[in-house]
Amino acid sequence: MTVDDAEPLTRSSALSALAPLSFGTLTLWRAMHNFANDKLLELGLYPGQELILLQLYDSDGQTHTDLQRAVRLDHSTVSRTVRRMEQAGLLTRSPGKKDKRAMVVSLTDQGRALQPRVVELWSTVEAVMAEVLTNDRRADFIELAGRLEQTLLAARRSQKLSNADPAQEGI
Amino acid sequence: MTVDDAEPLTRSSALSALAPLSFGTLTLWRAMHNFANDKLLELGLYPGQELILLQLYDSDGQTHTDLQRAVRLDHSTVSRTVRRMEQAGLLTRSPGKKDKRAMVVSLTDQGRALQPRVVELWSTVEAVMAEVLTNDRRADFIELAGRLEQTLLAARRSQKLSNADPAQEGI
DNA sequence: AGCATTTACTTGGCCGGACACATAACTTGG
DNA sequence: CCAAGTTATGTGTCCGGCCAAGTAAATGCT
Repeated sequence: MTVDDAEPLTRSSALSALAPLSFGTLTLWRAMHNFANDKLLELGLYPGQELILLQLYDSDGQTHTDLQRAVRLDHSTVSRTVRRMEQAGLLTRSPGKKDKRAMVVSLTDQGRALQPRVVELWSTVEAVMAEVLTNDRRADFIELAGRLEQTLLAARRSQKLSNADPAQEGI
Repeated sequence: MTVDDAEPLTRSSALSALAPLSFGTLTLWRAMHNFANDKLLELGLYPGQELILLQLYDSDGQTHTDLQRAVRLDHSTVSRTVRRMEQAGLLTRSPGKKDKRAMVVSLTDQGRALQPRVVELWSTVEAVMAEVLTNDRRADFIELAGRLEQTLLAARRSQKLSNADPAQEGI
C-alpha cells in the first residue's frame, strides 16, 4: 500500500481547516511529485535530476550556481546530485577556464538522448493539470503561484535579516 | 549561501517555459517549505512532524493509517517519523485494544505543550500567503489546488492500473 | 604586492520520503 | 475451525534536501 491510496478524499482534515492555502500547496505538490516520480523511475532518473537535465537542454555548460538558481536548490544538493548523474554517465563536470572554482556541467550523449523522454514527461504532467482548467484559470494559477513564491521568499529574507541583526529591532 | 538567494527573480527558466503549472507548483512548494522550516527548527521539530502534531491536536489517539491518509505520506514515512517523535518525547504509541496491529498514537504533555506554537507557525505561513491575495483569489487558489490534486491522484491511479493490468489495453 | 573578504563548490550528518519486502493480526469462505 | 487473503506496521535501502563547516580560487582594499 503506497501513498496514493488516499480515497477521492474528503479534504476536511484539521490541516486544511487551519491553513488551506498552505495545506493545499502541500498536497498538490505531493500529488504532482508522486505522479511524476513513477514516470521518472522508468527513465532511470530520480526526482530532481530531470530538472537539471531540462535546464541543460535549454543551455548546456552551466555552472552549479546557474543550476542552483534555476532549480531553487541548495548548493550541496546540486553538488551531490550532479555527481551522481556524472557517475550515471548523464553528464560531465569540469572546472571553468576563466574561473577554476566554477564547475561547468555538460551533457553526455547519453544524457542528451534522454531529452525527448524527459520533455515528454513534464509535458504530460503539465497536460494532466491543464486539462481541468480553462485558459484563464490556468493563467491565474500560474500568476498566483509566482506571486506567492515571491512573497514567501521576501518574508524569509526579512525574517533572517531581523534574526541576524537583532539590534535593528530595538530602535 | 543557501537556497533563498535566488534573486527577486526573472522567472524565465527553461522549466517555467515548458511546464509553468508544474514548475510554479514546485517553486511555490519549495519557498513555503523553506520558510516554514526555519520556524520549525526553532521548535525543535523537523518538517512533516508538525503535520502529525496538528492532526493529533485535532483528534488525539489516531492510528498510523489515519495519520497517513491525513498527511498524504507513505506508511513507512509515518512509521519512522512517529518513532522519532516518540523518542523525542512528543507522543506515545501503543497497540489498539480491538485491533492489536493498529498502533494508536497519543500526545504526551510535552507534545501538547507545543500546540500554541505549532498552530501559530502554520497561521503565520498562511497569513503571509494570504496577505497578497484578495479573498476571491484566495478561495480560487484553494479550489484550484484541490482540483489539481484530485486530477493528479486520479491520473496516477489509472496509470498504475493500466501498468498492472496490460491485458486491458489490447481490448 | 599582501592580506581580508567574497565566491564556488565539497563533505558530513541528519531527516523526509518512497519502494520493496517481511511480519503479525484480523477476516472470510468452505 | 482452518487455510487463503487482506490489513497495519516495521525494516532496509537509496536518493532528495537542508544546514553547518571546510577548502580553494578570485576579488578588493590599502
